[in-house]
Amino acid sequence: MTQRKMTLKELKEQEKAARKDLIIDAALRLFSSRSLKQVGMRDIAKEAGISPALIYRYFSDQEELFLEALIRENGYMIKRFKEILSEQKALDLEYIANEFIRYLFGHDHFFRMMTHFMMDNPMKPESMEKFNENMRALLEIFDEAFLQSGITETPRIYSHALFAALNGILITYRYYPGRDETEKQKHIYRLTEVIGTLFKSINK
Amino acid sequence: MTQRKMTLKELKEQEKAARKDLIIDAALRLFSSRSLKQVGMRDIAKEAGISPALIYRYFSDQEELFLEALIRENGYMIKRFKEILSEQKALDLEYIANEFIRYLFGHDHFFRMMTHFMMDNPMKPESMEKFNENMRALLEIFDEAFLQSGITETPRIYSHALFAALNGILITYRYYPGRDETEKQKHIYRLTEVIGTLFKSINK
DNA sequence: TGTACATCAGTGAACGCGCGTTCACTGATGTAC
DNA sequence: TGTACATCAGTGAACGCGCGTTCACTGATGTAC
Repeated sequence: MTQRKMTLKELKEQEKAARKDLIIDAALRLFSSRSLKQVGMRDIAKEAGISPALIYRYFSDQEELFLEALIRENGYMIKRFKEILSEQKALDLEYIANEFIRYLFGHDHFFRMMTHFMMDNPMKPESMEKFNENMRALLEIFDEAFLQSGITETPRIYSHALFAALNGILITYRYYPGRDETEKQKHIYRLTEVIGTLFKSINK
Repeated sequence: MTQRKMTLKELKEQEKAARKDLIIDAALRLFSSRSLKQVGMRDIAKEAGISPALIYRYFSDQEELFLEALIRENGYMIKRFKEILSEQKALDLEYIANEFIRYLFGHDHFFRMMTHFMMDNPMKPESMEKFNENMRALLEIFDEAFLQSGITETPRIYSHALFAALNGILITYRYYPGRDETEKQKHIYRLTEVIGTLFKSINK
């Protein structure tokens, strides 16, 4: 009896999680073509085919929804980079830098979400904590890359520096106006190459 | 007669410019403790001791006011760096990087204004044009620094890379939560040193 | 010197809209007895 | 098997507030004659 109740409860929770996912799906679909602050709760509801009020049965507020969307995307990115790290044996920092930029350039919505949370303080303490946790996980990937590429001394400070520098390239030139998309992309890759080469020269 | 009218008109224009300046002063005072989107037209009016409606006699809209505030602050920064460039004879890129970060760290409002305009597209085409012009002027300072420090080959691509990397450091770690101000500052300076050293090693 | 008129800085209140969130309610499904 | 009740996904409209901007108006100063 109690056993059965438990499984039913579990089933419900699964269903609930599935419905949360559908809402996040809808939000991410909208983020792909618009900036975070251009996407409202009504838009997300409409995209998901539900009423705005229903969103609040699954998320306490907009911040939580946005953050969960970020967390999911961050998970994808980490997964992808773990693959890269395990595939390659002789790891090259230039290669990592390049893949990082390629990934963010191709997942613009994720990049925008990340910078949104970086810059648009303040947020609720618990949100901050969760965001931090995610950024830390991402930075650990960079640490690992530095270790694999032979920089075993102080990988953390270097990985932070590379991470920041690459972020800066995207932020500074991603939306640089007056150039078309291909030009911007070319410029960004050239800058990535410069930074990548510099980091490669460490310990050489 | 016509002569006298002209000078009167000029006087009026000067007065008008002076009043514009007072409004910008008020805005900048507020930006020093709040982010751009936390500062409204009513706040600025109150700070300047005038009615909100009056602002619209001097600026066509909020975007124009914010942009003029940025332009003024950018002018200060460029002036400061021209001084630095002319003082020092043997120029060191590490030194420049350090001064850049020190300046932005100490003028947080300016840094926030810059990133605001970088990220919060879209804006009016004329605003974009003006903003670009200002960023270009700032980048030229970096070009000059590279020339003075002996990198005469392709200074532009390096100066863009350094500029972006330093921006990235600030954006990524300036508001990193859970650390106090001094800790953050220390981390940022360490990262700046790493980047500065790497750039210094070019052509050596 | 006085009077009618124009100009323009300046104002407080109101307009209008967007947007996150909540309210009161419905309807279907499950549960107890 | 039937009935009363509980639970809960789901809804559309409304609340409430912030905020950029505009409106209708005032009052001082300058100008023409």
